[in-house]
Amino acid sequence: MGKYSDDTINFFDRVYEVVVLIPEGRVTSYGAIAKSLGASRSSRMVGWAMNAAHSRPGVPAHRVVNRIGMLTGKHHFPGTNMMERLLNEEGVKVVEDKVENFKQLFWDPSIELDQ
DNA sequence: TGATTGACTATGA
DNA sequence: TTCATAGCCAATC
Repeated sequence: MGKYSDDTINFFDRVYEVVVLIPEGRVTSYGAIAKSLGASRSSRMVGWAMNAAHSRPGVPAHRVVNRIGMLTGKHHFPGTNMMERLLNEEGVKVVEDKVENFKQLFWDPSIELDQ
């Protein structure tokens, strides 16, 4: 404690702030989120934050996949294919744990937030 | 306090 | 192109 200023929120919370901005039917990567937070080398921490996101309602963790569009975190969701199911409901097609048209559906926080 | 872990990524063979 | 390895760094144990 005491590491952060009073107006500074936790790293996890900063991750969540970005994740909640991901539009429905779009996806992004852990690295892209980390980069938008100015911590491009902390992509693994974003994944860690997602692990803790279960106790944070409103955080669409299913819209976050790895850099090649693979649903590496699917096993952290209830059931066996909840992550894929949630994406399908938003119109995102998933085949063999990979997001189809990932390049088109990719939402880059650092770019979108600037526009 | 120190070692290990992990929903990642970049790089090299 | 695919596979293996090294770096990353905050949270956990």
